[in-house]
Amino acid sequence: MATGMSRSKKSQQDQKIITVEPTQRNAAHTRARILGAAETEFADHGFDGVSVRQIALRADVPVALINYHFGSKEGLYRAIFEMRAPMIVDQRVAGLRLAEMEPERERKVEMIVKAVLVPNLHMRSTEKSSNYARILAREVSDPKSLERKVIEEYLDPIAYKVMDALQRAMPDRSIEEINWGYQAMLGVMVYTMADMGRISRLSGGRCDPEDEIATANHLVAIMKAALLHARVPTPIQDE
Amino acid sequence: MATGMSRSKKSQQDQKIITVEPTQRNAAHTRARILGAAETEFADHGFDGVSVRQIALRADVPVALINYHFGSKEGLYRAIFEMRAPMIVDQRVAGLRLAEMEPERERKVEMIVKAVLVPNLHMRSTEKSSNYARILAREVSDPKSLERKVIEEYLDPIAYKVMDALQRAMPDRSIEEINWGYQAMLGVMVYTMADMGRISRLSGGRCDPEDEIATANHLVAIMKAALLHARVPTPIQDE
DNA sequence: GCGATATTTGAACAAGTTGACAAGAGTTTT
DNA sequence: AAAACTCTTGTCAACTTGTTCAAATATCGC
Repeated sequence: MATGMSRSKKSQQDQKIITVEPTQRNAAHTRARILGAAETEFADHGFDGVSVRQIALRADVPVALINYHFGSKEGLYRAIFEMRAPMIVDQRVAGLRLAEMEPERERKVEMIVKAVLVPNLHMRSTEKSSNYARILAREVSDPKSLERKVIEEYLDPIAYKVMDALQRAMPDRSIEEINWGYQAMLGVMVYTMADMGRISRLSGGRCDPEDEIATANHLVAIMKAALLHARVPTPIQDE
Repeated sequence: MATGMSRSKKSQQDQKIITVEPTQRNAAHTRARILGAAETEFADHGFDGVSVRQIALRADVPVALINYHFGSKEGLYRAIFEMRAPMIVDQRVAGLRLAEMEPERERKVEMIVKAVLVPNLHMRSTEKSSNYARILAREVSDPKSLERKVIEEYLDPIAYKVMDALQRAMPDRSIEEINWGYQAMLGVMVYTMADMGRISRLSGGRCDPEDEIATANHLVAIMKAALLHARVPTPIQDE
């Protein structure tokens, strides 16, 4: 754990002799450090906005190590999702399980909304994983994500579960209403997660996504109201 | 206008003599063609995902022309916003003006929602400018947009106008509620505009952002309900 | 027609890109 | 201790990046 400021080799001359900590060997630790650096860089600049060199520089490892451990730049990118996605999926599933037990309709919908929003909003305000939140937000608006298939692979299953829960909570709604409701929820969440200060700027500092509690309160209220009270004018035509 | 398939110089041998249309000169036309190509490419791959050469190739002009006309890659990018932004801002302003005249509260909120959503949703389904919709969606989730200041410059003013209108329509709401409501509206809109098929995929084809009318009906209903019925549990603490 | 100006062109630039390699260093197994 | 293994390293070649340049060509005012 306490391996913070060793491996300062490039910054000093060629005094290979003194090596207080002789270039520690620990593949898992190295992988983790690269992943951490990659998360930060990808979040800040996007997949195409960073070079593996920048990531290697931040992780303080030679470039070649990235290809050794992750195969390619995209391999590294996918590894981030493999690491983080289960975390929030599990939290949502757990939240849905709780909602399932709630008998009262309004309360049930609110719990479903919370099950979806809260894990991500919490992640966004957690320093360690806030970067992943921004990567995720970017990924959904990136056409290349289709090629990468990373959203489809990791996030589609939980999406179906959420919509099933919504449908059971509100059986009177059409499939279209359920779907658009879910998409709206995602949109609000993703937009908030990706925010880089515009919300705070526009509100004169009154609204701050960093304030996890207040943000969750507002967004949950908004989406609960949206799901419970929205009816489309003409749900007639189907095909 | 009918300058489609001339300038085929590279694809053929060095028969400079025949030049049916001897390399037409028209700065405005050239600029427009570069802008069009850039819009498509930026929408598909993002600012960092495209090279100026790809854009030049699509526009079928030499690379150097891009720098000549737009100064730099970023200059070209900004030129897209300078061309498109006024278009949708004007539409929103007009919509707000109509809403202002409506006396009834619920109807007024609905008209404000429509004033915000409809211009963009329409743009998204218009082939010519659907690319700009995707660029816009990407820009709001790109941290570099802060450097570029393009959102702030072109879109913040209209945001304030919308929030003012909302506040006047619902004077009982707190500033936080108005702000989060507006942000939610934007989030839903942007997410839908940026969609690359996930909505259709998840809904089994039942929801399609290309279907402008149905999409607008659902999203307007959702945001109208959200704005009219959402109340935060604890709007007590302020500072 | 002539000259000034605006536009277009291909080539070149320096800087940075990715992925690959052989060789080295550390750890584990024999 | 020696061999086999995993992990690390600096360097390399091939290529792309955004931008600039001088020269060529077209357009317009006179």
